[in-house]
Amino acid sequence: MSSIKEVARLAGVSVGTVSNVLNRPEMVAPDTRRRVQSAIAQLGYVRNGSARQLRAGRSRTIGVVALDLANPFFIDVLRGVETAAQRSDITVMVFNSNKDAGREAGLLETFEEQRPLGVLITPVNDSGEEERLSRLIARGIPVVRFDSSARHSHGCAVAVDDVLGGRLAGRHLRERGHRHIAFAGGPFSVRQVRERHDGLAGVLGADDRLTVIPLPDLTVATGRTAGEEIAGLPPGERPTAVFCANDLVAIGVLQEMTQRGLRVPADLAILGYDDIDFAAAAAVPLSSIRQPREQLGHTAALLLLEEANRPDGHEHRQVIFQPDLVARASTTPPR
Amino acid sequence: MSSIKEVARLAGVSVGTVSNVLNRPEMVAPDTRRRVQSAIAQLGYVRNGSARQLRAGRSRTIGVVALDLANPFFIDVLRGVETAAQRSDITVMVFNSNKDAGREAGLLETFEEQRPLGVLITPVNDSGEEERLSRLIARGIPVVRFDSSARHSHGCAVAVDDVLGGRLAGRHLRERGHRHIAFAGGPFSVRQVRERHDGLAGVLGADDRLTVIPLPDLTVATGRTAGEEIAGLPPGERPTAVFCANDLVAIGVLQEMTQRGLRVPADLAILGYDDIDFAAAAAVPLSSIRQPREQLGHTAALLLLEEANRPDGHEHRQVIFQPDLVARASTTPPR
DNA sequence: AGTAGTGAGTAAATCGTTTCGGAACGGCCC
DNA sequence: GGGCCGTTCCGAAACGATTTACTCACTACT
Repeated sequence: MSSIKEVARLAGVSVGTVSNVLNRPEMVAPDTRRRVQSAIAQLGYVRNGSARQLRAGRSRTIGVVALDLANPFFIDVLRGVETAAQRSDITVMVFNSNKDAGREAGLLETFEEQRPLGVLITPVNDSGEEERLSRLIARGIPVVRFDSSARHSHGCAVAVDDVLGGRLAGRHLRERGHRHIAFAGGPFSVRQVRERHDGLAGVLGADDRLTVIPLPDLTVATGRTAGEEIAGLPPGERPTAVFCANDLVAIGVLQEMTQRGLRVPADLAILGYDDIDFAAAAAVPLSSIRQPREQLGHTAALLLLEEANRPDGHEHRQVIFQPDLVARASTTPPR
Repeated sequence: MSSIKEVARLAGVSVGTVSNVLNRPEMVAPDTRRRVQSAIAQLGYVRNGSARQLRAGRSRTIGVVALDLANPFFIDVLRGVETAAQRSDITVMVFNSNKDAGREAGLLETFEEQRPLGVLITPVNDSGEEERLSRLIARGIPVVRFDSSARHSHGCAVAVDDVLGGRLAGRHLRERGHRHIAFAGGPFSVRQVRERHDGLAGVLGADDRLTVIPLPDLTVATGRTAGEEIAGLPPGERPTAVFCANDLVAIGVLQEMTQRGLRVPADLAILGYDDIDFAAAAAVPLSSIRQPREQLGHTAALLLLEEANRPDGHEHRQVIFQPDLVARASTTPPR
């Protein structure tokens, strides 16, 4: 209720002075500073953010648009963003586009009105999107894409090398002696799925065999159908290992196997992707490809803040992280 | 870059008129309205949110403080909040207190500065909290608590009846013929845990037996230790069913059982709480107590908006929802 | 003819900060 | 005593929108 004016009156100074004790306390004499501070305390005054950012032209918050908050992946990324922001005393607002282009468009619109310090986004990738994003950029709001195709983007971006992830998976399974490997995942229109598959396929030898089990979606449910399909193959045709595009799929396959009394990894080795918490906690702990999720968010935020702090002389960068493999019981026979 | 002033100049009208076509287009003559609109389009003008809300005194966004975004529970609640907000053209900003009282305090502080339309929060429940919340309320920012102890709160609140949830669990297991039931969960300082236990205990008969397995935390890992403990009991002492305070715990117990070769539900029936997606997808589909999560968020948002729209004449309400039981294979023998 | 009423638009006040050019004052040096 | 700094503080001008009181031109009614 009380504004800077009333604080000024109570302390017997001008509003400019109050503003100074708020923003550059060292510039005001200790005596008056104390007087102002006690007036502030007495009135319970707190700054009006709108007025402040109207004057400043931009706010002290960054907006994050997550593709799907239900995916634990984004939660971890967020954690990284938050630690980076906290250091600069910047607040993070999270929004959920939920893979819906319409929602995303709405969010970007309110961003144009609110003028945040910057925007972190995993785009839904519909048609009108590039244009909306560049409108934001034209308004001086830096945008950093994350977990997105970092290749053909003009601004800053961070991503993880999914082809490498696929290669790691393939090499690991070959080392374990598998020569017939299945890939379960889809749809192949999703870059991540395609690249993970390509990485795997790239490291298989001429004599190795690859069976692709296409899925409409990456969920536990579709994982179970993949499991059915694998279990239903005649013994000679059945792969000895499966690389799943996703831990959820891997969990589904695992459940189907245990329910059918097949042994993991003896009858079928299973390798997932993402290393979500449930992977380590599964009935048979799942091997998985881990992405540096928190670091992904962290550097995305740092890139954003750097660009926000000096818009000139900033050159866009695309940072690609490397995944690594976490070997657990689902691919490693117990000794 | 362009402000309402430039639009006015280009269209040859005053700023007031521009504001009118933005906010009450029906009040301005069709001819000038079109002129203004084309000027807006030509300049690519978008409103400045800060200026707008400085004038208005409050913003068109509500803030949600989730206790732990990593818990799927909150994601679903959020979905309900968002559908309610969307109808009123209000944007939802999500923040994560992460069970950290310090973070929460910081968030509430920025709320005081930003003056959102309202705040939805699951409080961490530390000491200084009540005071900070009532400071927000004193500033005219309505606060609705959700999934919290709705009892001793002054403002609006929504919650789910956990005692009833416990009773449902107990009745279901008794109907299935179980006379020796375990309760796995903790710590008992958490209201939800305590009430779920009390509900269960309340419906057991004099001849029934209840074994409490206290846990430091509700995770898959502690669930596995609970499973060990149960499996380690001598046959005569072993309960035939376990009610877990949480689906995560239930999943842990289930994993431990399948790994030990014990059959669910033949050797041990398992009943969880929350009905998270993983429950239905477990190797043995888990029975669980379901809370109306989305509805919880939805009505919380509605209460908030109602209070925000007419601060006078609003009387606080505490809405308690009722959970229900979803019976699946983990408590129902296959026929 | 005079008054009231209506519709459309304008000018100016206002929201609460931050910032910038100066003013007031004291001390110091010559 | 006059010129010159330095330190503190003040006053006023922004920032960009909304809103209120008011003007102006016309019509309609008595």
